[in-house]
Amino acid sequence: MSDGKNRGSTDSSTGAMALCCAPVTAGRLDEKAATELAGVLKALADPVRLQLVSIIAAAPTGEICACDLPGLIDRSQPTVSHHLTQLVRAGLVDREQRGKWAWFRLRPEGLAAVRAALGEGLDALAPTA
Amino acid sequence: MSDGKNRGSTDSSTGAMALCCAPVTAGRLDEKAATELAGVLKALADPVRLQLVSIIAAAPTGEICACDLPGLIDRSQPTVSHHLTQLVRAGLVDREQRGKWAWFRLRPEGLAAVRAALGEGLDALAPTA
DNA sequence: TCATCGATTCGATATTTGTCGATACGATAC
DNA sequence: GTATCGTATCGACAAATATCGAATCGATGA
Repeated sequence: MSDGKNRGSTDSSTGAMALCCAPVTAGRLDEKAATELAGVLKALADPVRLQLVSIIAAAPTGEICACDLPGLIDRSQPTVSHHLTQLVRAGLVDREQRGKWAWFRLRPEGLAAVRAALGEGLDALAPTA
Repeated sequence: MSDGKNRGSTDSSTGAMALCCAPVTAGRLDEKAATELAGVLKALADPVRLQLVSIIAAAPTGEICACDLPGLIDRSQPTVSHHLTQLVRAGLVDREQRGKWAWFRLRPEGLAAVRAALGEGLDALAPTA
């Protein structure tokens, strides 16, 4: 009741834009912005995906072949693919098909946008005061 | 399995706060650290909780009474309480019982730790800026 | 062309999570 | 003391999500 309009359907098809300029600490977040930001955070809020991100980031060349990932995180290939898809959709990593292998690299703007949305100037707010 | 990358620690860090100094981009995340960070991110990865955080942050005095929240985000009182508990457990907000009302205030270190974990020096990697 | 190998998508299932109504707890007010 | 108000917890249900096996799609190489 009450609302009846914007409850439920989290349309996660949206990709992750618009995170650039609305820190959660800068004022009240409307439901739409909150849902959008939550979508990107959800993409990160999983141990497997965090490991994937860290593995990709730690790759010497900055990119990594999907074929190596299942062995590195001890998950099946479909599961890894599923998580990679989520990361790509959230704008956190980029996918590139090269021959028959798929290569993934980090998208720094993605993580930076999340950090910005979490409140760039929070430190100034008051650590303990 | 060390892939040869260092990122400190592996297991010596242990304990509770792996969030203070281990950016996901600094090297491979072990499963324990990933799970821990994912837990905090999960606490944030929800539209209702993001709205709660933003509302608390936007409060003029820096704190807000729990009694006002259900009306502000159009959720039942138990639901709001549930989300607040999650935020407190994740170390993102502080709760203080004052008389018969409960007051909540932001914990800047909480969000700052998440931001740090997401890669403090990521800007240096970003192509654009 | 066909055969082979790798990656994604599909289908099904178990777990997690968000939500609310009802209830219990604690503190103030009378 | 009892009544009242605000908050947290309990129990149940619906929706979302993680996971894997099987099937499908795509590209290389003979």
